[in-house]
Amino acid sequence: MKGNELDDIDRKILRTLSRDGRISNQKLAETVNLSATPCWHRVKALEDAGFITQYAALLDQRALGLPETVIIEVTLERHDDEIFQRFGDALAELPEVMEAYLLTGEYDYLIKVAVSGTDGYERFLRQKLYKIPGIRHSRSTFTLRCLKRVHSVTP
Amino acid sequence: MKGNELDDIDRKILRTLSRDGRISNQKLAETVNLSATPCWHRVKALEDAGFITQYAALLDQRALGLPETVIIEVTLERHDDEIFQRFGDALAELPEVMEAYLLTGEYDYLIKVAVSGTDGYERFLRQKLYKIPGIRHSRSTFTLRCLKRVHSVTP
DNA sequence: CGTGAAAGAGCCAATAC
DNA sequence: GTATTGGCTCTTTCACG
Repeated sequence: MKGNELDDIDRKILRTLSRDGRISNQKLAETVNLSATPCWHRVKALEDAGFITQYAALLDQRALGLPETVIIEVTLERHDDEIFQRFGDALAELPEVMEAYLLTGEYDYLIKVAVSGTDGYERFLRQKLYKIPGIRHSRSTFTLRCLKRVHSVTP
Repeated sequence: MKGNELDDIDRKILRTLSRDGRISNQKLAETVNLSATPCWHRVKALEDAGFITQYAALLDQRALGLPETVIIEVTLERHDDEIFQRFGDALAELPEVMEAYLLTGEYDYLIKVAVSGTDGYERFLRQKLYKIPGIRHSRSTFTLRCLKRVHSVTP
């Protein structure tokens, strides 16, 4: 992969694989109107160039007993590097935390967690999040409904 | 799958598949200390019971030219069903929108979008988001760094 | 970029234990 | 639950246009 330009076929390959990561090379080649060999070469090139980072099974958080998604915004006490480092590391280790971002603006962090109801949420806060030192303030928002959720941007 | 209880092997299968969705049944069986046949039956049962919703290739948004992640909170003008319905539908169709939630609390929606820099962000706002009627107020926050991002909760 | 061929690996069902 | 068998498909690589 020389220039990072993708043509229409590459994009179609990526779109197809992002919907079905287990599609066989043959079927993939059919859907993008290519024969098997060049299709396979393109897929390998896309993997090597970093467009495809991982193949994964996506799990249903509801089936796993964590149906609620809560957004938590957090501000830390003091803004020194060590506090930030420790807090980020501690967050990443919590299994309930699905996403965590360092922010510009009013709050320092935005965290998305999966919990089981309000009691699961309270347990997470008291037993997990508030055990991490350095939190000055936090604001939680329950999500009522998920309107859209894609694992990858659409190429 | 009768009772929705997962044993340790089921959880290990799910964890392994969520890391590598293309692992062969043989290797999967090895890693969970099972022989191929029962391992395959468990995987099928987990799929049928809805624990595994999809197999997917995960794409790198940076490689695809949309390195920035922006969080946008939105409040709508009037809170009637049709406005909500239209707004949700319109959001879901925008390719930049990776996640969109209906919220409790101060704002109506939380949206996560992938854009290319501040100019890509401005283009998204003016040409896409603000074209959807009904927005009263919005607040954007750029993410500086992603500390954690998992596609599925850890079983 | 394409075809065709061919070896090897893995899938999956049907066995029997 | 394990082990084995066998037909089958898919993968992967090769030579070649």
